[in-house]
Amino acid sequence: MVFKKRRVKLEDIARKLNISIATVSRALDKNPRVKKSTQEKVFKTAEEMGYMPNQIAKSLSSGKTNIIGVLIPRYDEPFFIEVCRGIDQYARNHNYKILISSSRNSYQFEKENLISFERGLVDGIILSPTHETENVAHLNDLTSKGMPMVLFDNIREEVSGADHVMIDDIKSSFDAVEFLIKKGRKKIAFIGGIKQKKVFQDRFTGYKSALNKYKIPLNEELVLHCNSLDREFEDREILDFFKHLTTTPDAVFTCTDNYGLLAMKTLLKTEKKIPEEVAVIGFGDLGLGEVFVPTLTCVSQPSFEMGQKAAELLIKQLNEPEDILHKKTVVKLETKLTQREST
Amino acid sequence: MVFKKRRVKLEDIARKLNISIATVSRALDKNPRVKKSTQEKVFKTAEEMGYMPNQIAKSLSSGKTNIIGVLIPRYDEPFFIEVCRGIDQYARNHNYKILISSSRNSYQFEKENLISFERGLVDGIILSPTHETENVAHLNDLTSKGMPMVLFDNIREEVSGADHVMIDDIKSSFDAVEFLIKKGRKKIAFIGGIKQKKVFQDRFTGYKSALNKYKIPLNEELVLHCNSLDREFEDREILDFFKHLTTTPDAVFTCTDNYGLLAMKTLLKTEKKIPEEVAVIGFGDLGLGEVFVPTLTCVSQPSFEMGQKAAELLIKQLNEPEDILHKKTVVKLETKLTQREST
DNA sequence: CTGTTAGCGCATTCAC
DNA sequence: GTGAATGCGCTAACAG
Repeated sequence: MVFKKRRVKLEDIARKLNISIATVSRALDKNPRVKKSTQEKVFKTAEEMGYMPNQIAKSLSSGKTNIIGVLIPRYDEPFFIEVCRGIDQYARNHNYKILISSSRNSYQFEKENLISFERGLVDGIILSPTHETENVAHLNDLTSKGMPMVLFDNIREEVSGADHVMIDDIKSSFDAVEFLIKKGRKKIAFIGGIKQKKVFQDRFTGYKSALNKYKIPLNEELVLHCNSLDREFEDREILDFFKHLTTTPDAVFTCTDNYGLLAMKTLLKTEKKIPEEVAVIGFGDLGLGEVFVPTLTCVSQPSFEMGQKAAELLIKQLNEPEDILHKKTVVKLETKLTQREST
Repeated sequence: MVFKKRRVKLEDIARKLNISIATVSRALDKNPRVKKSTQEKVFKTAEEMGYMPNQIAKSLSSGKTNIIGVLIPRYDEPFFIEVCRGIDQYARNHNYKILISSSRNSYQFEKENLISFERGLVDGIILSPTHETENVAHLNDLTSKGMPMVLFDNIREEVSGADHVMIDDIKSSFDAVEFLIKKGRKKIAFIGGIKQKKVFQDRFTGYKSALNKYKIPLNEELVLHCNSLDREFEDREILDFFKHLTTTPDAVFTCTDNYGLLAMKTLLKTEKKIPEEVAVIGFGDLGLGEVFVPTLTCVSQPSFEMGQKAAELLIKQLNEPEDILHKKTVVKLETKLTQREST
């Protein structure tokens, strides 16, 4: 029964009421200059005829789409989804929708997605650059053209004109590792992610400086930088790491929840007692850690809030007068260590 | 689109080259009717001037946005994200983007989101109705207006004009429970989700009919229909369920992976051996089950493929001539039981 | 092969 | 208060 019927438009209801399109438009806009009685007539007729405004036409005419483009490196990472939820919530409350795209960890796809955003579909962009993104010219190019932009997670300070939302990765991991040290742990393993990502570099820095503060020498054997971009391979990589250790760690600090869980899983397989023999701390706190047995202690990152904040900053930019120079703002959100059974 | 600098448009490059806008448009379109040499000039100049087509104007003019609207009940459910990934992949390969929205398990929000889709932003819709959605008039209304639509997951057969993508929930759970029975389990608990969802009703039906086939009486005490829509509360609900049992089950069949993990967690807390004393089967197979210790046996649902299939069906609808009657198609995808350590 | 013209649906300026 | 006219940037039908 699907016949694409022509949509009713302003003109249709104008003709029916014998008034002009302009009046109908104003009436629906609740413009006070329109007589109450006509306004009511218009609303009533619009309702009866099943009028539905055309968003595209509105956008073309107004020059804004009320859509925020969000670009994340991958979908299957709860952290990014959580950030998106935060963005979505704030955006929705401010009459914006979000268009999420994934760059699938590829610099090439990142650029392509950005180009399609630039085609006028979105009013502004929130993104987390991929680890492959060394050159940020494409980002600076966009901001210099006046595209409002907010970066989060894998921050690139070099991008001017964009706001930044971040956490203090160095301090967060420093605190976590210090916590382990204060619990008497000395052989603390580190499992990080792709070295190219600033967040992972920073978390490694925090780890090293905690060791340093307590005069614990860095044992390279206990350090793993996961290179996998895929769940499957992360698994294997971590398994191998533990298998080939000659020193047995008494604690493990990992840069994501998932690494933490995989570490615990591997340790449990080899009959290690957690936390008695080995303590484990993850990073993120996205729900998984609470389900595992034992539950995972971790650095709680305010993912949802990061999204909200990013959306807030972007929408603020969108409301700035066009001819003003945007002043870059950087927001650092707080993390905290959430203690559970693994420590 | 709030660009501080004015964007270059067709007119600009037309003027520069002293040709008409139409020719520029056609040239960029690689229309064979335009001379090779002009085409090249146009491309070169467009490049130099940094021309970027305006997607909104294109859409208004062409009547299509090349955007697929996707409406899911919640973001924080890996199943839905996985389906979205599938949709995204297929859509991308066919020159479509996807606009994901969440109805946050609310019928009201579902309707609101659909209305905003109806405003012309999307060419078609893929959705999983919420459990609250009893009346599907709003969906039939949309399809009858000619909006292409595909439903998945919480299918509502009453929706005419929309294609459906599903799995055989009854058979899948029947098979899983039968598997447990054949392993000698007799006191099989059932943990389902919100009763209003057809998928959960069906999985319960499958459970019951397996018991029935093997003459095992249904013990109501061993049945839980989780009502929580929130991770936090699911946790509590399942904990309570096990706490108050007077019969100890020797197996648990759950309707989601997460329930399965929570069940295992609770059982482990009470020192039960898995699978020796209690076997557990989950439903979904979205990665989490592989991380847990022990790993979770589950019904593997082809989530990604569901998304791909849904996108395929929708795009097929989009390419149908407008004046033709759409023939509703229903696709049923295969599931399989993936055995792991919990059984 | 290329130009002219007429929309697409709505907002908005300028009259009256 | 309301209407007529113009423009948003691009596509497409129709000429030539």
